[in-house]
Order: sequence, then structure tokens, then C-alpha cells
Amino acid sequence: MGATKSDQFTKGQNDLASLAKALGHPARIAIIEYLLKVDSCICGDIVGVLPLAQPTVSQHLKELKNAGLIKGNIEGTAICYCIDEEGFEKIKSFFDHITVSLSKKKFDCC
Amino acid sequence: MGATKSDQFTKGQNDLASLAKALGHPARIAIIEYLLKVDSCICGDIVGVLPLAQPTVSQHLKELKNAGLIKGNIEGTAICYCIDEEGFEKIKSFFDHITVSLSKKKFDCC
DNA sequence: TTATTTTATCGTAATATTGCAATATATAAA
DNA sequence: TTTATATATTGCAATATTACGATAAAATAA
Repeated sequence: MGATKSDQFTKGQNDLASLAKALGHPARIAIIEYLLKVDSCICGDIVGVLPLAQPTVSQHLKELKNAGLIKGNIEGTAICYCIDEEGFEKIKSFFDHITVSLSKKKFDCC
Repeated sequence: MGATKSDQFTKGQNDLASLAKALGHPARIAIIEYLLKVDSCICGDIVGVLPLAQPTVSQHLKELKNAGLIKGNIEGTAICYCIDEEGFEKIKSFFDHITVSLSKKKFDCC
């Protein structure tokens, strides 16, 4: 035991959980916030911004990329990372759906 | 090492990460979807809906509750769980902020 | 009172995540 | 070519998560 029973849930549930999981670490939230703050998506200085060692940052970037939340291109000796709007669209539509449901129903019995 | 360096990040970053992390499991996504689907927030049959054992479901419910995404009241021999709108508001405002940022800037260089 | 029912907690095994030193890879500059 | 610079990968230790059987707790029903 111990492994998530992914095959027992729908693809939609697993996809959403993967996106949320990728955002479930303060370092990765910080990376996204930094990408939103800087004007360009060239961010060769991302390692210097975070309180973590270079391999650790590289790993977090990889996870965000795998989840479809950021995109990266080789740019000479540096890597150009930027927001992947597609991934964020998926999460946003989930929360928009929740907002609509909440406005229709009354969940104030608790 | 292996423990998350939470103290190196801001409270806002940690709070957001905690909320996202709580949604980072398909079973917890399934629980939220179920709560949105049923008309009432009385959900004594939540264990029967999920492909997991009762203690595991109880644990997932506890995590959602700790994260502030659901609320629970003792209701006789059953527990009444329902959506906690406050938690979802926090996440939604984060994604709304991202959407605004994305519409202002061009992240299409990658 | 003694069942019965429902949810929570404990204990533990299996697996996953986090973090970093060491090292590899790749491009640019000298 | 050699050197410098930047990012990726490997390997491993520390910690966290996931899942469930066993058991406890709490309220209702008989």
C-alpha cells in the first residue's frame, strides 16, 4: 500500500489533481509568481531568486513543465521558461465551475 | 534532507501551496465534485461513493477540512460535510490574478 | 443495558516527495 | 581547443503521503 490508486479515478480527476499537486509546494508557487512579475519570460536568474540549491530549483521547474504549467525553450546558454496558459486555463475552468455551482446552491447548512 | 523549507517562503506562498496540495489527489477532487453534485451537503454515503476504505476516506476528508476547503458538523450518528466557500475563494482569486496578468502580458515567446 | 451503525484514530507498510552534493551536458567566450 | 557559465541528471538520505486493518468513540435503536 501507499501508492495513490490513480486507476480507480477518472482521467479528469487525475488530470486536475496533477495540476493542483504541481502547485502544492511554496517553491513552485514562488516560481509562478516570479514569472508573472517579470516582464519577460527570460528568467536565467530564477535560481538566485529562490532559497534553494540549483538542482532543487531545476527539479521544481521540471515538475511544473511536466504538469503543463510552464514552457521552456533552450536559449543559448540559458533556458527560457514562461507560463503555459493552457494548463492554467484547465484549472481556472474548474474553479469557475465551482463558483457557478456555489452561487446556485446553498452550502450554508454547516 | 527531504522536508519542505516552508520557513523560507512567505505566508501567502505557503497558504496557497497548502490549498493546492489539498486538491492534489484524485480522491479529494472526487470528494469535492461529489459535494458539488449532491443537492444537500448531508453526505453520509461518501464512503460508498469512493473506491477506498473507510479510514482512508476519513483521512482525506480530514485533510480537506484542515485546508479549509470543506466544513463538517456532527449530525447525530453521521457527519455533515459541505464545501467551505472561503477556501475556494482564496484559490480562485489567485487564478483570477493570473488570468489578469496573462491578458496584460505576452508570454508567447516560448 | 446491549446491539448496531457511523466516523475517527492508531499503527504500520509501501510508496512518493524534497533537497542537495557530485557530476554531466551544452553553449559561449577567450 | 580550453575555460567559463548555466542548466540537467544521478544518487542518496530525510521526510511526507497514501492506504488499510484493527480498534476506539459516539450516538441511536432495540
